[in-house]
Parts: sequence; C-alpha cells; structure tokens
Amino acid sequence: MAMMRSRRADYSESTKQALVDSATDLFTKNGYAATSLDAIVKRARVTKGALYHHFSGKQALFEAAFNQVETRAMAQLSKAIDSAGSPWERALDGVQEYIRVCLDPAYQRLVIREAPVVMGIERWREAEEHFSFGIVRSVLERLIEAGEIGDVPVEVTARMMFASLSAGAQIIADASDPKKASAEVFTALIHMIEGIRRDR
Amino acid sequence: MAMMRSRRADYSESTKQALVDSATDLFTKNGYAATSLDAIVKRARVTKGALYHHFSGKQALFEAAFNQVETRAMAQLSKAIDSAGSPWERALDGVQEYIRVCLDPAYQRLVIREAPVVMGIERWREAEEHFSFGIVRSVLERLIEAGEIGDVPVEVTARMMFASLSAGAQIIADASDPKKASAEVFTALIHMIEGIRRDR
DNA sequence: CCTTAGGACATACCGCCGGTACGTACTCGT
DNA sequence: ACGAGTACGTACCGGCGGTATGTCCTAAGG
Repeated sequence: MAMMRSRRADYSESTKQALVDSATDLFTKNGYAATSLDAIVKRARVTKGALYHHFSGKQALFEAAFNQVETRAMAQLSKAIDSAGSPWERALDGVQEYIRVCLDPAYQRLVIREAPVVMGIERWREAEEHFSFGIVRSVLERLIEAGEIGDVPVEVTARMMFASLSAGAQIIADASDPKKASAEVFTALIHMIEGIRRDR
Repeated sequence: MAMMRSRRADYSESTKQALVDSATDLFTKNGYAATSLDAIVKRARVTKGALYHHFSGKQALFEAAFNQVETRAMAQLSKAIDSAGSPWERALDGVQEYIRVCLDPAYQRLVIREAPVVMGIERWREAEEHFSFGIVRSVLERLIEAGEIGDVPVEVTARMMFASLSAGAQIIADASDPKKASAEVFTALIHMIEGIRRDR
C-alpha cells in the first residue's frame, strides 16, 4: 500500500509555503534589503526558528520566492504559446503574453530587478535559462527554423529582445496611461522585430 | 582680490574624493550590500567620522559614486557624438561608443545593476534623464527631425533601445570571445535599428 | 503499549554593521 | 589673540542576520 502522507508533513509544507508567500509579498513591496526576517516570520505567524528550519538563510528564502514567481510566470507564458498557430503567430502571442507576465509587480521586482543583485548575475542567468528567457529563446529558434527570419545570432538577439521586453513592460507598469503605453510599446517592439524579419 | 581657496579646503576636497573613489572601487567589486562602511573608510585611510561629515550616509555616498561614474561616461559619450557627421552616422557612433561605456565594470555594476535597487527606480530614472539615457534619447530625436526614421514613439523606443544597448554590453563584458560577441551584438543592434528606419 | 529517535518548531543570544553623539585639533576671519 | 566653525576622530547604540539550544510532538520499532 502506498505510504500515506502524514498530517504533520502537511502542516510543515503549509508553514513553508506561508513563509515563501510572506517573503514574496514583502520583497515585492519593499525590496530585499529593506525587508527584515522578523517582518517575514511575523507575517507568516511563525518564528525565525521555523524559517531556519526550512531555509538556510535569507538568500535561500529569496530564491524560493524567486522560483515560485518564475514557475508561475513560465506556466502562464507557455500556455499562451502552446495554443497552436504559425511560428510567427506564436511569437507575437508570446510577446503579448510576456508583457502581461512582466506587469505582475512580483515578477518585475523579484525576477527582473532584485534577483541579479541578490542572487548574483551568474546564478540569475543560470536560473533564467530554465525559465522565461529559455522560452523567449526557443520561440526565436522556431522562427529561424521556419525561415521567418534570417539567421541572426540567436543567443545575443534573444537576450536583447528579452531586455527590451522587460523594459517595455516596466514602462507600461508605471505609466499614467497604460493603454496608450501598451500601444506604443507594441509598435516599438513590432518595428524591432520587423528589423530581423527576413526580407521577402 | 579674488578669494583664494584655502589649503584646508583642498585637503577636505581631497579626502571627500578619496571616499568617493574608495566607494566606487568596492561597490564595483563587491556590490553595495556586501560593502561595509568600515571597509570604505579603511581603504580611504579615514574614519567614519570623516565619512559622515561629508555624506549623510551610505546611500548618499553611493549616489556620489554613481554621479561621478555617470558624469565621466556622459563626457566620453558626448565627445564621440559631437564629432560631426550626419545624424545617422552620429547615431551609429553613439551606439558604438555607448557599448564601450558599458564595458566599464563600474558603469555596469553601479549605474545599470545596483542603482535601480539602491536608489530606488524613481530616483534612478530621474538621474538617468540627465545622463546617458538623455543622450540616447536626444540622438533618437535628431534622427526623427532629420527624417531618417519614421515617427516612432520617442520615449518608449529610446528606453527599449537603452535597455538593449546595456544588455548587449553586458553580453560582451562577460563573453569568452569579446571580439565575436561584439560583432554579434552590433549586427543584432543594426537589425533592430533598421526596423525603425524609414522605408525608402 | 511503551520507548525513542528525529522532525518541527520556539527562545535566547551573538556579532556585525549602519548610524549617532560627542569630543578635539586646527584654522580662519576679526 | 581669540572665538567660531570646520574637519575630522572615538565611543557607543540599536537593529538585523545568523546560531545554539531547548522543547514538544509524532511515528516507527520492539
């Protein structure tokens, strides 16, 4: 008979999750440096003992929050892309959806802004490889395979597109007129993409 | 008779400069959070008393370092652009020179990566307006005035180009083969720029 | 059923670091 | 010459990340 998961293990997982959620909230609102562990555990209604039982420290807690935000973002993004269509349509859908992903304050703050300085740029790149950036690049690779665009240097183009996308999203995020900002960002992006599109 | 600058004032300015230089070095190497004030004043061969006499705190010291790095970068950049030529040539020169600016580790780390989280994104934008980003945008505006490119949304396009540029520079900065990376970044950039170039 | 080993926390405490308070020497104008 | 203000140095405080240790509870073994 399959080993049943104990009630106690459920509780444990629950408090761990509460810690991650609390950390995500506070890091998003006030940033990593300005958020104390005391504030995090208070919000999660536990003590530092619990925190250090589940995580090795503040950094590890941040990475857990980072991974959760990234995982959700990736799910949202790949769902939008997987819904068939030509490679070109998929790319445009992907752009649109990634902008939406970036509009999440948690994604903006944790993944884009804080992660490179908190985790270190090296670990950040490594992590992004498995998440959002990986998707962006794979979409770009599909476009090349399909002959939609010339053979640009994939890695470099993907990274710069990635940067443009998050920058665009940030513009939208703190624009006074989001509708107008979105429209402008999209036209700018389309222009850029047209630049790498194969002449026909 | 013109008031002569006292020797003591010279000393004062010198120690202030030493603090800024020390801070720039250490922040560049280890980042803001991992750099203690004790380490900074030790390297500058003064005490915290001197530091807090000249600056209101760690943040203010960071901003002083930021401003110095930015000022030098701006000088380097505008010198390259001012050397005549058509708006289009000036733009390409500017791109090339800005990449060079971004290759400075201090610029990369302080201005691009740390500043948004240390100073807060709002103050960072405000500062960039007077520095590098201001130049990028003015170059773009010249291109539009000269009719070289269609009327894209200036602010948005400039920001996204700015992001692409710094991303490209970062790729070059930590590439195993900088020559090759530079070439790839440039072709990618040219493609993007061609995308907004007016059809003719 | 009793024992016991270990997981899941809570509590108390330490050391570092940013910031403050205060003291002191030197200099500059009068 | 002398008060005043500048340019520091010294001593100390509080908060925060991290650690060490204790306690309770549960689940597995005899």
